[in-house]
Amino acid sequence: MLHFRCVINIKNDEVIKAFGRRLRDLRISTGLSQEQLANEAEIPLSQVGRIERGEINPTLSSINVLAKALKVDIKELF
Amino acid sequence: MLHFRCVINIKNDEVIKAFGRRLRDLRISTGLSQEQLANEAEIPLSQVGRIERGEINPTLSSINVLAKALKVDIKELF
DNA sequence: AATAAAAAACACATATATGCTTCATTTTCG
DNA sequence: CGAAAATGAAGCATATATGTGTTTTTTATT
Repeated sequence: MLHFRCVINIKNDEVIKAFGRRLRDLRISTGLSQEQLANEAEIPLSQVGRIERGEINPTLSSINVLAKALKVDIKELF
Repeated sequence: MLHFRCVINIKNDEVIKAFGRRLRDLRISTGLSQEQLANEAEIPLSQVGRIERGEINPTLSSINVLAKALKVDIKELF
């Protein structure tokens, strides 16, 4: 018996993509690498990448720790 | 054999609670019931309640549809 | 008080965000 | 160019947000 596990994760949501772009722009303009941001926010590096690429739909708490790590108000991320 | 499934869901995160309060205030000032807001946002009524009570950590897409339903910019929810 | 409306609480299945790890690819810089 | 750093990508386990109901409690109205 063969088992397949196929996860296709394409977020069509423009809001999610826009958030990722905004996050990346802010991070780069702050001069941080993904790894540094991840450390500041205390979330996995892989998570930062997935969020920036718009692959996942981040939760409010993720958004919050990222804003804090970037030292901006949450509003600035939108 | 007895099986227990115990889910204790207490969100200590002040950001999540603050978001819930803000959402509720905006909804009430708009004169909508939870049910009306849920219909506008096309999400379950139960979800609106859980978010307002700060029981769950909403995703960006949930935040987005709620903002749209309330006809405000996402920033207004923070 | 009685009724209706609204909100809370509960249960449960499913989808998916998160956390962690490893490897591949791209970029940067000597 | 070659090495190092940065980012992308992938796999997997677990926690939890979501979706869909039902039932109970609270609030509002007459």
